Amino acid sequence: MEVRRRLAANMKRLRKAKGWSQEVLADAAGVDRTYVSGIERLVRNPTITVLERIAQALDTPAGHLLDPPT
Amino acid sequence: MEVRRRLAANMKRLRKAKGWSQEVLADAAGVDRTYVSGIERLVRNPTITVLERIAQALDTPAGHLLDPPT
DNA sequence: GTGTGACTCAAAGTCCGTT
DNA sequence: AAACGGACTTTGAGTCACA
Repeated sequence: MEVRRRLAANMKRLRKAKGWSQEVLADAAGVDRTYVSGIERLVRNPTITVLERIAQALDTPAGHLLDPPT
Repeated sequence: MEVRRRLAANMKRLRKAKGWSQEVLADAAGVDRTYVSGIERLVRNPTITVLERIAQALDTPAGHLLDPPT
């Protein structure tokens, strides 16, 4: 479950760094708006392919989204 | 799908580096033997929590399993 | 020691909405 | 802009027998 927390935190941080709403990120990643919300709130457990699409949208390596906070 | 290929490759490489069979890795990660087989053959699309368990078994950061080949 | 098909069941993922 | 819910379809999780 630790990776889910890290993903949520990293995703939120990078998303905000771009000044993006959840919906903008969702559209950019090609996933549903409510799904992005669910990941950030830790109620969802995405597959690695969804992780990949979100990473591409955020212009960062997929693995980086799972890294511990610096 | 790229992450799936990378996971398969990295997992196989690290597994073999330990001299482990798919079955030994499966036991260490707490998943089924055939499931490990399925990931390596790209027929499975694991969630990030499964990725986490495999990473722990291989004693490597989860994100590292998604990295491109060096 | 690994590949594969088939299976159940829970969860991934989408789409509609309201607060 | 984001949390949250319901209903829905598709896919992953997890397991087995057999090759």
